[in-house]
Amino acid sequence: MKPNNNMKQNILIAATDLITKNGIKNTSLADIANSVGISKGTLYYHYSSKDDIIFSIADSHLNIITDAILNCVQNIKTESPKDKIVEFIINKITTIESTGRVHMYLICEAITGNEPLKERIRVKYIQWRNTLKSEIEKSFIDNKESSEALSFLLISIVDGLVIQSLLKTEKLPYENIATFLINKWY
Amino acid sequence: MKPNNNMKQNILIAATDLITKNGIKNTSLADIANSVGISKGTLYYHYSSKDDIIFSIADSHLNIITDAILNCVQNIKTESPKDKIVEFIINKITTIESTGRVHMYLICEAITGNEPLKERIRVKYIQWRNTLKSEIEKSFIDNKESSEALSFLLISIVDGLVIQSLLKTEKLPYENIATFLINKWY
Amino acid sequence: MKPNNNMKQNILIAATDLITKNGIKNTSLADIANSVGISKGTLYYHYSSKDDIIFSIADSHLNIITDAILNCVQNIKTESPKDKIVEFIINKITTIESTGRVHMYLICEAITGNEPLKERIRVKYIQWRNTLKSEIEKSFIDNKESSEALSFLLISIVDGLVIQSLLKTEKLPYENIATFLINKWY
Amino acid sequence: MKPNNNMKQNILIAATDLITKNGIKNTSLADIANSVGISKGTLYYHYSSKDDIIFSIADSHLNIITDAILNCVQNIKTESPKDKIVEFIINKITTIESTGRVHMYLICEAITGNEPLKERIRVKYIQWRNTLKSEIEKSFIDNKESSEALSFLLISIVDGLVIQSLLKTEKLPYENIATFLINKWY
DNA sequence: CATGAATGAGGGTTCATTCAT
DNA sequence: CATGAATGAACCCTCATTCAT
Repeated sequence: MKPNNNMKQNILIAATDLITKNGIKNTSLADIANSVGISKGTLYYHYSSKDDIIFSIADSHLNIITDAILNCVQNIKTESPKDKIVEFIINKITTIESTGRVHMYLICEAITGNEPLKERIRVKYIQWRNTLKSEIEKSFIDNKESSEALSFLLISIVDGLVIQSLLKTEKLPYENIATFLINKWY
Repeated sequence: MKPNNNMKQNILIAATDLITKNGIKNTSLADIANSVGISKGTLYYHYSSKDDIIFSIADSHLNIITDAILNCVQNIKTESPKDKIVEFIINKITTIESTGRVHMYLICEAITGNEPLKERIRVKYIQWRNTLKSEIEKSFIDNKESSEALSFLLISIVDGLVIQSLLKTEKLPYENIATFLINKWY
Repeated sequence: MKPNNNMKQNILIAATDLITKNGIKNTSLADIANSVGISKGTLYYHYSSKDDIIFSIADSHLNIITDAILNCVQNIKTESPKDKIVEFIINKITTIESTGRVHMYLICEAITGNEPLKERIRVKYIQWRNTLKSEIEKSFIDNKESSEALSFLLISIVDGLVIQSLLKTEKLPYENIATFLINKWY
Repeated sequence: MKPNNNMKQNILIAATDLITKNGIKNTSLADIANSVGISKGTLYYHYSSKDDIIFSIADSHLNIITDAILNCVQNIKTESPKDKIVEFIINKITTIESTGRVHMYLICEAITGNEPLKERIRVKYIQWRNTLKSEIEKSFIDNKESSEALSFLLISIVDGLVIQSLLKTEKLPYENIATFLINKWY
């Protein structure tokens, strides 16, 4: 509503868009400013550095995932728990074009020397895994070692399938994968 | 044997080393030349461009993985198949510091606009998955849909665990994960 | 008295403080506005440009020195003149941290292309030297050439010792210098 | 003779020239490259940073002064010592347009946050003063306190007169100043 | 074979200044 | 009076690439 937030939002949207298309290292501040239709100086009025923009994108992105996981976990109580988690995984991957790319680019940036970003992501991963683990324990696996292992595996599967999706290796057989997971993981 | 190959090898090793440490975008040709102890001009005598070097690293790296998978598959015949595959996965991840980083950096580069690299990797991923799938079918799953799903999942799990390892989220409980996979995947 | 003057004074004080710490070129208008707790726009309401602020600082600073010199000269009449002048010199230098830095920074700025500032300072230097010279003539040196030479020398000594002090070459032996000057300059 | 040194020398000369005219902060690398007739990239091939260039200028400049002082001191043995030192001072100042400006600009830069430069200059100042002091002791002042005080004063006078010269306050009466110093400082 | 030298396009960043509200 | 927002020129620096020798 306020004109203030508008411009910051515009920049964030344009930056996210460009980075989604070309990656972080291939997106210059000039590109972003250009895309928004402002000068580089204006960009620096709203964000103090390129990292600042990246962090902002990361925070927004990481929160979206956190919300999705929490939402997924809450629904579990009323329905068949396994199905819900698998559904979440598949859902997550099929929306790759919009969020999966950003996710991978942020991880690339993080493990390539951007330590503050790495720390941010690290914290979230731990949080996500713990959320999943305690839900798994409560719902359908009564074994600490197993629930922990599964929590690591679930997150790995999402990230791994995203990579394969982005590489466009082949059309992923979501249905088969979902069925397999549901049947085998008890 | 010829000094030519020696120098090309030296460059490749130094480049791989630097890229493993700092990532592709953070490794300049000057860094590589410097590390080898030659001039940038000489570097260009052996490789026609930075991409040329990256392709070379990628080829070498992808072949190593292919060999490992083939090796893994051959051993399956004589031993308990599940154990062998799981062992491979865990092995792959515990050697992350040396090959996992390069793997992720190459994937990052590939999905960030380096189309020729992406194509190279894509081809290998398909090959790897097909190898795994046909082995799974032969050995312990008599169902096309399931074996396909599992082949996608196995590759995902490796990549996904590599990511978590690189993010240093937490110490990965390899033993638990291995046990869980072996027990649940029948 | 009016709130106007208050704000102008506040800006001046903050600007002087920052410039004393970091130098003119390393002090931005944003820094000053920030330090005062106002916006850059407001800063421009009170001062028309960065140079305007610098001139204001310079005027204030130059007046302080002028007053000190006049004060020094007036006291001479009643006391031993040499002692008084030497005392002034030493005094001037021992307060370097607060005023000496600004003095040097202003001179740097002046001789680096800021012509209006240079002119302002030039005028003051001439005035100071003339004041000293006529006082020297009246008090203890009955020779035009000598008194003129000494007036140049006195000012040089102050500036030169300030430089050595700012460079923190070594602890300046003020006592020895004072004694030497008093004993030799008759 | 070698083309190597030629370009480095050319850059150094052009940079010194520009900085002498406009000061360090007002001389951009683009200006220097432009003046030499090369690209900015070439500039960075020969010098690793702007500071690198500044240090080079500083080293060259400081060495010139050191040589002059040593030369001055050596001549003292055969001639009237006071005259020689005074002559040196006056000489130093009358050549201001070429070296005095650079001297002041380097000092400005040093005391405005360029710590490595400050340290370089600091070391030289101490060395210069010690050289002067021990010479004074040997030649014409048999008193440790006095010789030390005088060494500080001599250096101050040079720097101080350089400032007045650069401010173009008035034409400096070199003859009178020289006469005064020689007559009074015994 | 190998190199030193040169390049130019582009990167992120800073900052004095302007102006509508 | 005061401000937030916007600007654009300039700054230092990086780097893949080229080429004469």
